[in-house]
Amino acid sequence: MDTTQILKIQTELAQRTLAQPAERHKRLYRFVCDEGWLRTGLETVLANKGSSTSGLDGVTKGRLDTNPDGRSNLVHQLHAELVAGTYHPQPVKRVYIPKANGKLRPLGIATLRDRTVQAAVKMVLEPIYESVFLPCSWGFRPLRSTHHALSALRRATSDPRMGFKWIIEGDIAACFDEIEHRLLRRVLKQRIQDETFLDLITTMLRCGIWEDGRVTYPSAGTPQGAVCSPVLANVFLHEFDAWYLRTYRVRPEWAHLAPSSLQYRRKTEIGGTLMLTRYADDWVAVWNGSRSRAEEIKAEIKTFLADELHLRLSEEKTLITHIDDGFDFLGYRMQGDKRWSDGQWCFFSRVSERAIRRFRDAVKEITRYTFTDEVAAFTALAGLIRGWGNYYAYAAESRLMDSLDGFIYREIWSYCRRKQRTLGAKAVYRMYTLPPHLREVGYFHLGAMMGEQAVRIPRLSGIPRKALRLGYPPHPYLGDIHTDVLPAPGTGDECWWDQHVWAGQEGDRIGQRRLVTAVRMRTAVCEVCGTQLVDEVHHDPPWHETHRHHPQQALAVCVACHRRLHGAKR
DNA sequence: TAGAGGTGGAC
RNA sequence: UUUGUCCACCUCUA
Repeated sequence: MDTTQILKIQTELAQRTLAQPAERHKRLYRFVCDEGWLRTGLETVLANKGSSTSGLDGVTKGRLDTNPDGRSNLVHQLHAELVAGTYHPQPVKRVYIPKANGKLRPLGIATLRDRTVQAAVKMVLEPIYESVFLPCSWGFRPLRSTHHALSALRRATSDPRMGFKWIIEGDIAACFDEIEHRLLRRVLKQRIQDETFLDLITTMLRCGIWEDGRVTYPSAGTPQGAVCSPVLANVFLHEFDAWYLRTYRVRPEWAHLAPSSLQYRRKTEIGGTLMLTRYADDWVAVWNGSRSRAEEIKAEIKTFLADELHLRLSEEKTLITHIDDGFDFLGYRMQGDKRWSDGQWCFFSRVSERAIRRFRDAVKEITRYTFTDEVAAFTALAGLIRGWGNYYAYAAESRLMDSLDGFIYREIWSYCRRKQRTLGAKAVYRMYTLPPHLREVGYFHLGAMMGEQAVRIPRLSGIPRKALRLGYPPHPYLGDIHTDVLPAPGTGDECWWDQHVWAGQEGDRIGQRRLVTAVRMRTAVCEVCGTQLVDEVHHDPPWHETHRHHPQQALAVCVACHRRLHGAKR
């Protein structure tokens, strides 16, 4: 399968979108029909663990692979149907899953064949819209994480020159379910001129929902669970970003102004600077003007969303707070405080109350049942601690981690005591304490033995704290080349918008993986033999010697050539 | 060092 | 009991 060709086309789509913003893409449908694209889409769908659950036709990955030609047959069939125009997505299976806040989330589970087509559609949409989206959009996008969003927000709010005072926390009610298909199509039309392709998206959106034997056809909502739903939601909500950009950041009539006078203009004509950070339907805007003006802005946002996008702002969840009171975003609590060392005012990232409560509940849930065997319970606990602790490694909360470790220890101990009711405390302690030579720093000394192997439970305090200072991600389809999404780089918080001014500090591994992406996007064909596909990146000097990377010094090579290069050196 | 599989977390 | 992105970890292969 020729993924090289696909990557090349995706890069072209991205480049063309950047170079010709006014031009609309034509003849996109042929890519979705292409057997190579469909095959790649199928492989990504099958790589997900969701491929073992079926849609309405009952086909799973296992069922598909009972026939050695199952995958090829499916791709052939989809190709034929798409070309003939007879392809119709089947209704999705309605399933409700509990959300973190206790409410239910409706999912629409499509069949594997429909997911394959959706994946192919996403492969077309993503390169185009990665060139369109603004830097304030962080949700559901490649190379961007919640931590990137928090980092950007922290960076802006802790800039004393900007003097941000007010926080408008926003939440768009039932966002995914209320996106109107007609409006979404109109938005897509701004960049895409291919009725067949748009029709395909519309039929995908309008495919029926099967529930209790009845099928309904909605006129709004992107089915949660569809491969391309996240990118479609972003395409739709980009209109919000774009409106924000032209009404609060750079008004069209200011386009000729130097960046330094922009801030002055904003101050006199708008009343201050508003900085938006959006993660899917969850957003935060920081404002350095007056409180009453903040109220007006909130109302303006509300009317824009209602009038232009037909979306509601949930009134009880949309609050205006002072920056000193802090605010919750993406599971973190952002709060300004005096720094302990020098008394300087500084912005800190902490763990939100809700996240702490949820973690404690999860620990209790694992240790509640004593009929589970201790190896299973301890491995589950280890996974929870590692995963949760890792997500909150960017919180400045050493004290909290210590106290949670104490809580976890008490829970484990009470679990052990309850499990061995007949034994005394000393006997239980002996039973669940790892032998000294198997204890490790950063782990509890309580644990279990599975044969020779010790099942250890990591301590939250053993996970190193990380600085919330992440660099700006590159364009995923263009690598590290300069992407002029915005009119001009500027001063103050404008720097934040300029992707190249942002001097970020990242973990080694992140930087390394970025390099792989950048180099891969550059060629996608082995730079040594020129024939085979790139699978590896060769460093000269080696990565472990310098720990620095320069895309110019790295070679994209295939496995065989990589081995040859290493062999020649030794 | 790179791939494949799996586990956990955030939204 | 699903989708997408991201992060971390573990195992295996060379």
